[in-house]
Amino acid sequence: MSHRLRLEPFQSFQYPVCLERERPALHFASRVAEQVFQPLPTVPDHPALEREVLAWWDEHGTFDRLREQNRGGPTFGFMDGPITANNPAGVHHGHGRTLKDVFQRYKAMQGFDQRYQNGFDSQGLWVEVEVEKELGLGSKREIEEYGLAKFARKCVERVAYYSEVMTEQFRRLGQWMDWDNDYYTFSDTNIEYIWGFLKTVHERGWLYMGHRSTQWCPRCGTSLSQHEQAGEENYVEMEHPSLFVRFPLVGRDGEALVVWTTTPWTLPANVAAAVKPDADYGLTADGRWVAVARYPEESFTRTVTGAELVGLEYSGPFDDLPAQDGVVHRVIPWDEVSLDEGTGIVHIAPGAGSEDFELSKVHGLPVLAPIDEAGRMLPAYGAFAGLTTGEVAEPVTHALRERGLLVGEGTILHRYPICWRCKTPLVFRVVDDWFISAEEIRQPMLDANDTVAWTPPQYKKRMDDWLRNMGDWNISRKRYFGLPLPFYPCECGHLNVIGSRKELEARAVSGLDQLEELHRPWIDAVHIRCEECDRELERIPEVGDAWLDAGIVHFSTLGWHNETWIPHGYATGASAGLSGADLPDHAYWEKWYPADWVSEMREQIRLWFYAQSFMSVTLTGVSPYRSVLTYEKVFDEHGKPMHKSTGNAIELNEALDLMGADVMRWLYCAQTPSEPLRFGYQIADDVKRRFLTFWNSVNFFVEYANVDGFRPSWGALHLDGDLASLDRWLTERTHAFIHDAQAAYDAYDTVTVMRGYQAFVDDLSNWYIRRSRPRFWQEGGDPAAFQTLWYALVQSLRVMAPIMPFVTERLWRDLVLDGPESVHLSGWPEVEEPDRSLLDEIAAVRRVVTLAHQARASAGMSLRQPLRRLVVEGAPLVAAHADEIANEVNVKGIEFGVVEAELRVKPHLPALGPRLGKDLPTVRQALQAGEFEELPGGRFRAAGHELEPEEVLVERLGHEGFAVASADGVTVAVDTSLDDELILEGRVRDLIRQVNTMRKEQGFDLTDRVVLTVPAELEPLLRWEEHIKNEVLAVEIRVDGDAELSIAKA
RNA sequence: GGGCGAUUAGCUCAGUUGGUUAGAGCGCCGCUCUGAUAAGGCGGAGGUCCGUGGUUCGAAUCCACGAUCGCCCA
Repeated sequence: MSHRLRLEPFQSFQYPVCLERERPALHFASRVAEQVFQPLPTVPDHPALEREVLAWWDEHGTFDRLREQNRGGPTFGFMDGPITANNPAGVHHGHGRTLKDVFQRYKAMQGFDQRYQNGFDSQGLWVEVEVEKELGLGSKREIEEYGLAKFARKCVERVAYYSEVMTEQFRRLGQWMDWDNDYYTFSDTNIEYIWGFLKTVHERGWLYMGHRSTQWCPRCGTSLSQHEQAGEENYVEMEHPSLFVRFPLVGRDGEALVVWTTTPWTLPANVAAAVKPDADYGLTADGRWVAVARYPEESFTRTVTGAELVGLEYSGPFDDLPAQDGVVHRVIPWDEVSLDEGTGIVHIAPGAGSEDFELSKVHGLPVLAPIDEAGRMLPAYGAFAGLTTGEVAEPVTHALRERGLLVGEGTILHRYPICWRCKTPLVFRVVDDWFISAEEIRQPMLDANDTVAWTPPQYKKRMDDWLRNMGDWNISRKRYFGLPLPFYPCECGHLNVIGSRKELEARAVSGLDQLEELHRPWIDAVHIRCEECDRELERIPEVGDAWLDAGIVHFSTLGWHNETWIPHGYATGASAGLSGADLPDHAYWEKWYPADWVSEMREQIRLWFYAQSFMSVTLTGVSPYRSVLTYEKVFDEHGKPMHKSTGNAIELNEALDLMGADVMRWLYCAQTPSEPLRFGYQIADDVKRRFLTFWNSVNFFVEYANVDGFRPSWGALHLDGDLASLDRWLTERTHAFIHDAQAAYDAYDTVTVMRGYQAFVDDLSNWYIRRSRPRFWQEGGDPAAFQTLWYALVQSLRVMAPIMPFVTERLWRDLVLDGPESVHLSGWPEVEEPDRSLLDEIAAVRRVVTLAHQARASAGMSLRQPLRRLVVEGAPLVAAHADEIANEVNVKGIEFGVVEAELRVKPHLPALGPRLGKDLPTVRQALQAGEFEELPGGRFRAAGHELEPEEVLVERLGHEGFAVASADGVTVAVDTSLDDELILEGRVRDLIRQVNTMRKEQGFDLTDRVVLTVPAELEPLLRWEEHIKNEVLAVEIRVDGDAELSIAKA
């Protein structure tokens, strides 16, 4: 059913006929006053521009001035997680560095005083392994032959070199840090603070030496801790032997347990076999005991439960070895025995497996440790002695075969752990290691974590999970260049722990004179006396886990226990001469601890976030950070991990040279931190293109401001007075952008800042500038338009300065003539709450224009063809903007009223749903079927319900002679009927367009005057001759019967 | 085995407190505008919003179960 309604315009706006709307003459040539602004290149050359800005910053000491400006302001404490100065930085480092810099810059703009101290992680296995490679050393013995002192110096050299390389890279990326004030974790001061921590831990009774099975790297010759080794990248697919071996039962002739193993080297250390007590085991006809569940096809002569097998003795495969002397092999119960693989009977070698070792404690089994530090079989293993775990596989298999103990053999492909630094497959080894018990600190750390604001929030739970599951902290490494653990055990049973250098000096009996720094070998030569029995003691040879180094920095760099401020006091030991950092006093620590914010990659949850929390909660009871921003990995643009070997890795320097830092920073900041980031040149090109719109907007301003000699004044930054509606709108729009960006920055959410910026730039360029062009063209320009546009550009530069510090700086210096010389010194724009209703109004205008364009397109009407009228329904907000809409849509008049067309009424669900509930579907159906009655006042009746105007959405479907488009309750209709006059005007516009295209193609200057020749058929258009001349800058129009359309320079 | 995410157009991703016809960018095709634009605008093709069930007048959204992928842990 169709409702024909009369057209009842409640407001009608008549726009003047378009051809009377004269464009002002081009005024470039006649009106150039002075070049107030530097003309911009067509497109920015980001890398070149950035190098200029860097040089300018250096020259003008901009960063120092910023710090000066904020000195004494409220504090924002950021603690930099130390980066390993070991290799050049990659693009993934660029991600973290960008985020750190963005928020420090943002806080700086808001006047916060900050520390800006960068940190380098500088000792431990990372550094050692790289230096070993550099020197071509392959084992610990070779390091010792090379000499520990020389080796330590090489490590320092490498750190010094790469810290400089990285500093240069990060400066190039735009990071503002106090680069001469870096902390290095190998400084004696850092080491001393860890000593203090270890002493505290010892006093609480948490420190112990454990005799336990750990994952061991035979190449590095050290064990690895849980947090270092966790992570998928530390496992690879490997092929290993798969052996089924008989363990003959003592006193039961012909019966044997069958076990399965993939590590033949552990068999000589076997002491037990484990069965699942409640599982069924069966004996085969040929005398093999296996789990029934593993061999469903097999027929068994006898079946018993695992519990019945427990306690039986068997003879081990290598009982003849000296190592096996006196060992009694027994069957033990173990609930964890897997019935998913193997035989359901597990070979147990406590000296070569972690669970095996735990079982040995429960069942009192002997522990046979088969291998040495380098992973070679020990002398007590007879013919196997000296072979590596890999090499021994073959002789072991051979021996088993000879002895008739091998039931089956093959190979298996499985995930196997490798060393996280050198990729050597790991083995289990029982060794002496030092641990800090985590039990007592676990709950306090969980409580502390509860006070921390995590971004993204779900990672808080990740931290909780880690804390709930964390084992004791294995802090010792059997290595060389690292934190020397200050442990001096005495045979009297007393463990002496040194808590400071002063204490060491007080108790030393020798070696102090040669103590160059607190590193091996020098520290090893210092002997002390036992405080209990006075015996002379040596330090244990172990060094510390590098996460102790990184975890202590909230204390060591802030002068926790330091009474007076010591200039350059942090630069001790190995960092002397490298770092200029002061050692502040306790008051300073009080001021800056805990940190307001830290930010690192997500994997740092089990590393730095954990280590610093452990140490801080131990020492002070509180979390060392109040908030965290953590983020995922960087992949290539196809979502694959970047690897040098696969050739898809991008070097940081290369990206900086080819893309530029601002582009990279945009890319980093546009990424949701909880998802992996895709990095690549295509993505970068997209970023550049997006940014170009803003660049072009500035360019537009600069060009016309130069023509008209517009000179903005910083003092007039705050707009007021009677602004034209478009100007008022842009001002409010800018304020909304600033407000939204501020809220996003405050939530550590760069993604929302980037989205807001892009929407803002779209409004600025595709609405404000487009709509305002005539005001810039006119003689002298419109000062209000210049002022407003300048205001919007300048304010948005301030908002984006933290993210794109270079290009905003460059444009700032172009645009701001008498204000702060740097955007970074300009402070955060403080503006009033924006008028959102005005913003809604213009958003509605843009929606109407879009719909009208759609309607025109659906009727196949070129925009150049003027049309009679546009009817707008359902958008009362836009009434005041009829002229703008008419102009955008190229119609002669606008009417506001009901579109004369078929009526379509839809329920407005958010309003009607709650009121009607179950009746809603019937009403909806009735409306859809057109079964409704229109009541006065815009109300409707359908299915027995009366609907208020705000409960329905009214749209129109179309109408002969009109092209209609409708969305969100707004309907527009353009009258598509043409008359001769409209057609002629359309042809005139076509002609003008055609000629201007020719001007462009033929390379005419914007101000060149031309003579236009037109064929006779176009003569009727000359009714608009003056207009045409004006539009194409023609001094004359000639009509030549057969000629083609052409132009010539006048 | 437990936990945390994710799954939406060819690709990359948005999608608010549940609300009408699920959007953007890129790519493709067509049209178009242009006196800042190397740009811009409009349209088209392209969707089982991972699946199943539930709650609800109404589910991409909430709940349950399951699938796949990633991560963390065991």
